[in-house]
Amino acid sequence: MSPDLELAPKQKRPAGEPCCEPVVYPDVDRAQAERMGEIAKALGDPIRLTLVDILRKHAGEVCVCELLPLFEVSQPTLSHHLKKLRDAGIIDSERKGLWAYYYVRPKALRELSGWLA
Amino acid sequence: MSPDLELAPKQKRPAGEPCCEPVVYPDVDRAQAERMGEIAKALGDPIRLTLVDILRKHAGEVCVCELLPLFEVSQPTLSHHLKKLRDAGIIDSERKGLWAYYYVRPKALRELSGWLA
DNA sequence: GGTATCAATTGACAAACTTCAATTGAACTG
DNA sequence: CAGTTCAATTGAAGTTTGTCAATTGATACC
Repeated sequence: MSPDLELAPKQKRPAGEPCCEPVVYPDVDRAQAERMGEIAKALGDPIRLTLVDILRKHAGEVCVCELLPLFEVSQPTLSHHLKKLRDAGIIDSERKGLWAYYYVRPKALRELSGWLA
Repeated sequence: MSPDLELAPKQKRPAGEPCCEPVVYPDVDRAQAERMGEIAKALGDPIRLTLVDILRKHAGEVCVCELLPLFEVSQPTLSHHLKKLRDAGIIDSERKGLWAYYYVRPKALRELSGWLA
């Protein structure tokens, strides 16, 4: 997957001119970058992003069978996208009888949202 | 890739009980979802997210050869990640002599950031 | 019990992604 | 000009992703 992101010292400048003077470092550490990267990756699909948009505003009110006709994908594909979002910790679900109701976990997007702002 | 995301009418309820009463729709349209999904996807990697973090705060001051030792990847791999960010419109670059200086395009993250907040 | 419905899982496949080694291109230095 | 350095590109390997058809599991209804 992605390597360590450990901060290593600046490369020694070559004999002649230095390639660059200042040394800069990220403000986010590796763990933060990995957490936020995982969230961003889960949002990196128009269907999943739209799912989050709906669920954010109608948490617990929408069951999967109602989400399905909003997208032109098969039921297993939608289920797969919901699983991706759940694995990323962005949403969770509750079953009532036959139906499954999904909702956005409030804290899930906070870190990325704060970093982006 | 991802299908049309056209809003279709609600599925007809089965003979017995309806599966769900309310019909909800996303607030973002398909074009928005696709634009923001592309940005989120580009940010969905810890290296790229860290690159944006650095460049956002040091636009134009950092050349590629200085970025390289911050990550444990080869030079072509870093170049590839920079290209991904450029293709997504998040960053751009300027060459000065041998060196390439990258910077974040100010407007690039605005839409996603606003939607997330 | 048998049947119908909602939703998750499995299996398969093509496309896209991440990575590196090797090469190429561009620009400077001597 | 020849040699060096920075950075992009190419080619290849292995992994992950998005998608569907088919199946399974769970629950409700008759």
